Amino acid sequence: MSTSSALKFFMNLAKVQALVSRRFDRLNMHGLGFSDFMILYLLHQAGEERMRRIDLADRIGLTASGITRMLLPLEKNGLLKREINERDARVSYVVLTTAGKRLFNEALDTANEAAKDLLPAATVKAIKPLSDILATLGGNIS
Amino acid sequence: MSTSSALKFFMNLAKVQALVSRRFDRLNMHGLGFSDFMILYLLHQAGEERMRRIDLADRIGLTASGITRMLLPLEKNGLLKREINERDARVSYVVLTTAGKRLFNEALDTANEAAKDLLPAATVKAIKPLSDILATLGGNIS
DNA sequence: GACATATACTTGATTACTCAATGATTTTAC
DNA sequence: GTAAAATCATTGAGTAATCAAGTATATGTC
Repeated sequence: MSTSSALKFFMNLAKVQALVSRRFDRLNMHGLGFSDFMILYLLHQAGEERMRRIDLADRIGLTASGITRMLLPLEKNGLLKREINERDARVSYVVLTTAGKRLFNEALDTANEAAKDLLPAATVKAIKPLSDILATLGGNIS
Repeated sequence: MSTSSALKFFMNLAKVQALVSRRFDRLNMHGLGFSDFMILYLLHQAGEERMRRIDLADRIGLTASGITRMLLPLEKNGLLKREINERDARVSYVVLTTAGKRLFNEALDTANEAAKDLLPAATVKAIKPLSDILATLGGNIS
């Protein structure tokens, strides 16, 4: 049996993600890893800068358990805080603090620069159809 | 500052890879995770089914350290074995065993099927430009 | 042919996740 | 209105990786 182009695609996806995430993490953006940055990004985007943990997990593509663990150091460093939901005691919101907002804005510049650096300028123009393909695979971050 | 489309692309790449790798790993292809599968794939492709650890690391997108650790259980399970290089005592080759070859062939079917399942048939045709971009980012597995 | 530098690999400590199970609460169904 | 099912979050145990440092060997330079 031969290897389908679909499978090769997924192998290259895995490899590129490994390379790219290592490069982003090495930037050590103001102390944030890339996943940390994504969490701040999603919160920044959300109305009132607050999200349920489960929604955050879903949106970032991790499990609820993973989110619980990722948030711990960010809370400890005062970038996020926790808020309860009056109507549903199971829920606890994640809320961006002022410090979190400030750090995010700084990190955003760094991240944007790194992203542009990584993605050849010529390629940027061709990116729309690619984003569409990622979207069919669950990549719905905008 | 706004978010460049390049940065959004990388966030979606990260998310999709997280989703996809979880789905592949849940298949538990004959006891192999997706990274294990990739290792066997690359060895299978290599001339004489042997590679230096450093080349394997490079090709799969991990660090040498990561490779050392990933190979341990595969060696213990008899899918791979270790071979020295007569000319250079620093090198130790990774070699696919007969058992490894057999398991790889079984896993390949499962992996191909899963890949086709994941990637909408309509999309497969449109995948070329994304593969090209992945290639510029270091995704050179074929 | 010795010394500095580079290369291949492993190890120690740490981080970032996973799954499966559990606790707490809410919603649904009768 | 109570029992069963679903949902949200956390925890315990484990895996898969990272980086930085260390060991061993090889290569290039003078």
